[in-house]
Amino acid sequence: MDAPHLLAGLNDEQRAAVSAPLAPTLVLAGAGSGKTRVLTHRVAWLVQVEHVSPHGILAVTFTNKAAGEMRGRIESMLGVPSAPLWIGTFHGIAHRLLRLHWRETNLPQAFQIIDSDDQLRAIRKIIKSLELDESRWVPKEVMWFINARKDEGLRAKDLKDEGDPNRRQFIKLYELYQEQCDRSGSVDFAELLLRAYELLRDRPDVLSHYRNRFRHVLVDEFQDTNTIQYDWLKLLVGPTGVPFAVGDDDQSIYRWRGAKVENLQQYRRDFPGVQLFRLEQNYRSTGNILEAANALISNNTGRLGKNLWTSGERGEPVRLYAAFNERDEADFVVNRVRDWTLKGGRRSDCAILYRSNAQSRTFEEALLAARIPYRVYGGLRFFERAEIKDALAYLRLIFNRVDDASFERIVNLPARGIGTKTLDTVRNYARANACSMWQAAGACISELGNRLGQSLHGFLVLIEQLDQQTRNLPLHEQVDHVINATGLVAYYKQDKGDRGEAKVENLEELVTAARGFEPDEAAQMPALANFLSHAVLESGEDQADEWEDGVQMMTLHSAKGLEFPIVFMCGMEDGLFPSQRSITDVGGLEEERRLCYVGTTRAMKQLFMSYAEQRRLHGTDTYGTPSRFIKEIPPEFIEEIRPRIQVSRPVYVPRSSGSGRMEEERPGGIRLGQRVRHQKFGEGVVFNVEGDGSNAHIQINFERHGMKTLVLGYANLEPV
DNA sequence: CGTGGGCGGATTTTT
DNA sequence: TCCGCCCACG
Repeated sequence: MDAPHLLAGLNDEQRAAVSAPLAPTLVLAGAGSGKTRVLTHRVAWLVQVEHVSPHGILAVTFTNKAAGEMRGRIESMLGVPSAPLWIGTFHGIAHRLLRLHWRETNLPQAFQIIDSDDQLRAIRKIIKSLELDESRWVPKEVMWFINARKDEGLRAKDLKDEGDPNRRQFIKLYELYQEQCDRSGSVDFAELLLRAYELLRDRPDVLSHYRNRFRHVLVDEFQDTNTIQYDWLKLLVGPTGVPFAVGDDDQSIYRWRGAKVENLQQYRRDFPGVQLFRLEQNYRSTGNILEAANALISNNTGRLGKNLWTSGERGEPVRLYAAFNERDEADFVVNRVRDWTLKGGRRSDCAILYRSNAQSRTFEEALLAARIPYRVYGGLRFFERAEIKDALAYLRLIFNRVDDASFERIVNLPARGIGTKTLDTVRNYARANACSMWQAAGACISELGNRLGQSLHGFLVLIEQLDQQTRNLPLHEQVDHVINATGLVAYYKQDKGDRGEAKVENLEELVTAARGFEPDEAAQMPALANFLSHAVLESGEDQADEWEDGVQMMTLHSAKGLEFPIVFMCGMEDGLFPSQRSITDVGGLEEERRLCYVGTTRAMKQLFMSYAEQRRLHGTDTYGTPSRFIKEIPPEFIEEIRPRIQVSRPVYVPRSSGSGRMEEERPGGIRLGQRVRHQKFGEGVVFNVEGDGSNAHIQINFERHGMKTLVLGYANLEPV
C-alpha cells in the first residue's frame, strides 16, 4: 500500500491525516496550513490506495467555489472525471437528494427553489394578507425566525408559544408561510436542508441505501455546520460510515447565521476514538503576522488549542496607522498601494478589508480619485438581478403554473393593464378557494369587466402559448424565445441610458448562460427545471470585472479562505470592529475576535491596520477609540506609523480635503471629550463641534438634559 | 401606471 | 449620509 506521489510534498502532519486509517477523523487545520490539499489528497488516497470506489465518496463544502475547486483538484489528481463522486455544497447535495426522492418527501416533481429575496416577498405578502402591522411584524425578523427554526430542525408544529402572544404570532406566520410554500411547490434554502434531513430520518429504505453507498463522507469547514447540517451528516454516516472532517474553531465566524462551533466537540463525543490531527504549520504568512494573530486569538476561551508556526522569515511588523478621519485613512491606503505598484507589485496583491460594506465607499472614492482600478466583492450577483429574475419568473411559471410568486412578479410586467384591482380580485378568489393564482385567474376572467378580463386572459394565453412553442426547443432557444415574446427585452430597451442597455445585455447573457449550461445527469430532471434550480443555488459571479488588475475590496467575512500579499484591515475602532452590537455579549465578542484573526491571517507579507479618530457614520461625526483587538497584539509585533499624540485632541476644523492635518485650538479651549459647565444645563461632555470660531455649533451631552447643540459664541461654557 | 418626495433604518453572507 | 420603501400625485 503505497502511493508516494500522493504524499510527496506534504509535511508530517498532512501526511498522517491523508493516510490515516479508515476511521472517523478530525483534522484541525489552522489558517494557511494546507487544508484543501489534505482534503483532496485524502480523496485520492481513498481511491488509489484504499481502493474505495469513487462512487462511495461524498465530499461536502459550504460554497460553490470551494466545491468547484475541490472537484478540479481531484480530477487533475486522479486523472479522470470526478462525476461518480458526489462533491457539492450542503444545499446542492440536499437538492439532488430531493430531486431523486421527491415522492418520498411529498414534494411536487416540479418543485422550485426560492432565494431569500423571494422568501422575503412571500412572507411580506402573508403579513399583508393578514392585515398585520409591518412595523410590528417585521418581515425580515419573521424570516429570520423561520430560518433559524428550520436550521434547528424544527417545524411550526414542534414549537410552543409558551404563553407568549408574540411568539404565537411568529409560529402562526411560520405555519402559514410553509403552507403557502407547499402549495406553490417552493422550497427555500433552509427547507432544502430540513427536508433532506427528514428524508433520511423518516425513510429507512432511503437511509440504508445512502449509508451503503457513501461509506466515506468528507466535510470541509466543519466549524460552520449548523444543527441540521450536522444532524444530517450524523444520520448519513451512521454506525458504519467513515467521516473525515476538516475545520478550524478559530475561524468560526458564522454563529449569527446558525453555525455551531460546538459541533466540533460534539463530533468527538458522537464518534468516540476519533483520530485527531492538527495542522499547525503555516505556509502563508510571515512570522510576525502569525505571532500577532496567535496572540490575538489566545484571548478567546474554550478553544481546542492550536498554535500556528512558520519556518519562513520573520518579515515586517504589523503596521498601525492612526488616521485622522476616514478620508485620511483611505489616503493612507492609497499611498501604500501606490508604493507597492511603483515597486512593480500587482494591484490585485492588495486587499482592503473592512467590517461592513458601507465602509467601502470612502476607499472607492479615494481609489477613483487616484485612478487606481479596484474590484469590490459582494455586489449583486448575476442571477439576483431584477431583469434576470423577471425572465426566470416567466420560465418558472411556464414550468410550474402554481408558482404564485412568479405569477405575481410578472403578471403585469411589462405593463399589460392588470392592476391592483384585478389582482385583488384574483388574490381573494385564490385565498377563498385555496387554489393557485393561476387557477384563480382563469376563474375570475368572467367576473371581471370586459377590459380587465381581456387583459388577464391575454396573460394566461401568453403563458400557455409560450409553453407550447418552447416545449421541445433546446434550453437556450427556450430562454431566447421567452425574453423576446414576452416583451421583456423591448420593455427594458425603453429604460433610459446605459441602464436599459445593460439590462438587455444581461438578458442576452442569460441566453448564453443557458447555452453553456450542463445539466446534472444524476438529478434526472428536465433541463429547464435543472437550469432554474442552478440559477438559485449558484447565483453567479460578482458583477465586478475579474480580468482587470485591481485592488481587492471586501468585508472580513468574504475574505475567509483567501490570501493576499498585502492586507489592509481598516476601521479598527471599538464600535465598528468589534461592532457595537457584539460588544455586549461574550460570545459575540469572541466571534468578532475570530473575525479579526481571519483577517490577520489573510496577509502573506505585509499587514496594515488602521483606525480613524474621527469618522462620519450615518451622517454624523463620531469619535472612536482604537479597537481593543489592537491592544491585544503585543507591541513588539507592531510598528506605529504615526503615534497618536494625545487622548483628547484639540478640535479640528476640516479643510476641503482629507490631506490637511492642521489642528487648531478653539477659543475657550473647547476640546472633544472635554467636560464643560453651562449656566442652565449644568455639566456635560463636548460630543461634537462643527463650524468655525465663535459661530461653531457645539454638541454637548449634558448629564441631566441630554444632548444639546449650542452656538459657541453664546453658550458661555466653562471648562471643568 | 410610473415617479418623486418623505420617512425610517442602518453588521457580517451563503445557499 | 444614504438607501430603500411607501404613498401620493400627475
